[in-house]
Amino acid sequence: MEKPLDKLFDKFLQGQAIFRDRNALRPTYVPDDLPYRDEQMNRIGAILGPTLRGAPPSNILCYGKTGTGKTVVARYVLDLLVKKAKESRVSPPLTAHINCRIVGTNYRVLRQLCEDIDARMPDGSEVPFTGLPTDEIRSIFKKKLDSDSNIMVVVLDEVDSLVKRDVGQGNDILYGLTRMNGELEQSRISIIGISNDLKFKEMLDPRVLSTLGEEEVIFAPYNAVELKGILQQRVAIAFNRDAIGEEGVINLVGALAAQEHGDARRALDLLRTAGELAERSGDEKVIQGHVREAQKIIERDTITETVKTLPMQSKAVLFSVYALANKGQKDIFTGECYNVYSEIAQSLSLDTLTQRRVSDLISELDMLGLINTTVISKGRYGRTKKIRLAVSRKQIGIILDEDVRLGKIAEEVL
DNA sequence: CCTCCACCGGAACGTGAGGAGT
DNA sequence: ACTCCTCACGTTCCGGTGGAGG
Repeated sequence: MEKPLDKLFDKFLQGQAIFRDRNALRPTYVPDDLPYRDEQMNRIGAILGPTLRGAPPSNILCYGKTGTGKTVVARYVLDLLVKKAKESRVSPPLTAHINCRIVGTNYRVLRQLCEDIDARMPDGSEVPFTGLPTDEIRSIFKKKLDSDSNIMVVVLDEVDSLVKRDVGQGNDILYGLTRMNGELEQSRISIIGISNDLKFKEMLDPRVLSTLGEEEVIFAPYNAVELKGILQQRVAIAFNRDAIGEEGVINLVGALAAQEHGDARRALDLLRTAGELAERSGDEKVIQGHVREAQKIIERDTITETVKTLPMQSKAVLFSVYALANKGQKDIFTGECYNVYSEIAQSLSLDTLTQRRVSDLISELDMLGLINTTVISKGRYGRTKKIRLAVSRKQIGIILDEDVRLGKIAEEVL
């Protein structure tokens, strides 16, 4: 008697799996070849080139939306630079890659830098997790770096989050690093800042900007053709031969991701999820249906995530829109929404916010893509916002129901 | 053509939490 | 322990406005 599970497991055993190396689809993967980014690589390469002759390079700022290859290009160029230096018996630059969203404070950045130096040229002294004054660790770092004549290239990934987090302090780190060159005897630091936020420059202290922004490299979004090229390259590594069922699969993934402002990360994510779907259902090939399904799943997950992490007041507002929509109203106006919101806020014993504030919350929900709003005029009957749910009512219902407090009052309001 | 609704959205201000400096 | 800042969240106040109805 063969059970269905047996069959499924057998498939895995027989190596008929869809994937050969799914890591190739992860955002951290650095391929041997980076298509469509020659211009950026050349620019960065040209700027960093002088390191090979022991001269400190300029600082660089890289701009571009998510999934345009900023991080991977920086990694790629640096790896190559180090490799080249080693090949030609030149002392390679020290490199560090720091994700500022994760390593988000002055202290941690410096500590991370110390560790990265230690990894390359240990001098026995360890830097404790915490406990030292920031000044102290700063001078430790300087001493370590200056113990030999080094050039250190620091990649600060997502610098914008550093500056956004705490306006004064974020600038401090950058200021400190950019200025450190003047305090070092024989070593030099050069910074590659990577930012998703195109307006990042405006938030920067002008003193920092003048040194950090010496060179700027712009990363434009990939178009559908380029996305397709990237996908083909990765597919060859990540999937087993013939695992992609039809030509249309890659085109579809490319097209879907192109709609998302050319986000390659998204495209790869989509492809991976599609592959996993195929794998899970025991199919031998990935077909367009899997991609569509994957798209839905990803979309659903991000919506769920954004709704779940909404502040309570925003949830209440969203809930009021949902409640009205459930009563069969297609178009909801601010006034009605506010009335329902007031009731909900009361039964939740939340503070009832003013209409002005709620209006802002509505705008935020709009920005998050959970609702659509348009300002319209109803003539004699005033000017207002027309609100609609932008996602399926069912899904919102499910998520909001899961919220302990909202779930309880759901019945009485609906 | 004018009025006037019902809200939009900018600006200034209040408040309390949290962090840095001393 | 203390003050001083900054920031997110809200409030108050208010000028502005597209178009149905007179």
